[in-house]
Amino acid sequence: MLDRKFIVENSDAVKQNCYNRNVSVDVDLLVELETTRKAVAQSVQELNTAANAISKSIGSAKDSDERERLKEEGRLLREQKDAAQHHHDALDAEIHALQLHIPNMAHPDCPVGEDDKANLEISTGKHSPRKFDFKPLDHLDLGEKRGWIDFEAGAATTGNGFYFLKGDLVLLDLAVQQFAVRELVKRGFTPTITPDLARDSVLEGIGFMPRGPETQIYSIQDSDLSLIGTAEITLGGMYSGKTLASDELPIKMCGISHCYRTEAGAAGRASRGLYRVHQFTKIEMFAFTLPEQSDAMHDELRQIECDLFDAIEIPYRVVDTATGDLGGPAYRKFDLEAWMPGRGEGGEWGEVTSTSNCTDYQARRLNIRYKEKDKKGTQFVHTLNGTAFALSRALIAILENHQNADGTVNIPACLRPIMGQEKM
RNA sequence: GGACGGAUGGCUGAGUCUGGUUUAAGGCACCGGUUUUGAAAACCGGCGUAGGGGUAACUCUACCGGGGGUUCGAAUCCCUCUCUGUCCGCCA
Repeated sequence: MLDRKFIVENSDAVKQNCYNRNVSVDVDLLVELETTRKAVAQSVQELNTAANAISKSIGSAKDSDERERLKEEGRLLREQKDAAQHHHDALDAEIHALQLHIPNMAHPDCPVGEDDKANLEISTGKHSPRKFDFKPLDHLDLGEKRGWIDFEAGAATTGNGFYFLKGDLVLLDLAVQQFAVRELVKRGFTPTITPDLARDSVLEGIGFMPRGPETQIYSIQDSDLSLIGTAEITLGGMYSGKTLASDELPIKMCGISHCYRTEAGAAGRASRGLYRVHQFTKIEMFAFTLPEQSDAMHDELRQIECDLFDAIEIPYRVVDTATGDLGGPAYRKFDLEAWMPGRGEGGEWGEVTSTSNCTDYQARRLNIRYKEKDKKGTQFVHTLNGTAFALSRALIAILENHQNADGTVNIPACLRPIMGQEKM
């Protein structure tokens, strides 16, 4: 969420940003309501000051008549104060509701455009798409043929979009996780296994809308808990309400969790197999930084994603996400799109990771601050997140790129020591 | 799951029974000053967060785990939730 004062003082820029990001919010109304709210807050304060003074004088009233008279006066003032307070709270709630819909400001270098067609390719990986001398299978055909993936049993036990992984594919899945965690630990990330459920208030703080008509979130009946869609939720929530010392920053964490998404309305050939599923495992990078560190941290996260996909020998391209395709909290977002030879007719790029700099947008809602030593006051930290590996999609890339004509799959060199085999 | 405690500023810790000179005592830590060759000690002063008003000095409001209630007035009384401690039960 953006700062109200910022919105009021920069309403034109905020409106332009909403337009660029395809979000319609009545910014003028917010500015007007906020101006009124401040005036009402002022009068609440003044009434309270007067009432406090009366209350204080009652203790030293000289007789009971005097006391009763003052009590009545105090009662009246409190009633007026309560009325003003109600007015204020109603305005505040209305402003807050508008504020939640205003997206973060976008980085000045973000490509401006309506949707993902305006995304800008900025680099490619070390490996180029491979020329096959046979027709490559898509991961689902390959996985079913080899007995690695079973959607039928998943549908029977749980529902459409759920799956069982079996055999060597499980070993590969675990090896990818293990590899990612080791690499991230080397680079100063604290490995963290998080809960797979979180309070709705935490989901909202990160920018998710649980329990709405268009929600992508599974929620637990008769509780305020939901299944997380990403460890970003729990890692951010972990520090909710905290004030950090500036010299603790940056904090880098590597979250390991399952992710659950309803994926309402998504279907079709492009989301076949493991590409779009209701449950997957993700190794997630998350960082809290000082404001001046966040751009550099964003570059670092993007570079790590590149290094990881180079390591598993997958061709990819990096795109700078256009304004219209950014989520609400993101100031800037880079996606890695891996080459998936089995996707579409003859191969397509498919999103495998994304890294966002959310600046202070999430921190303001979650109330995560930092304090500089010997300085008065606190400021909001910046938060960033990035996918190391989303299992399921990383598995698609490995299966499809490293498959052989006989249905076997070569294990990328970096995973062989962990898996203990070169082929599966 | 049961019983009984507890949660107060950066830390420690009084205040809660009995609501009102308490602007939340005292101590520790920290910062500035005096003193000293330097340091320690001593002494003096400062020492929270957020929001509002003011060019500023300054000032007002809210905050004693969260939320609600009683009252003119709540750290203090009542309800509720969360966390935590001890004991009991159950358990991989």
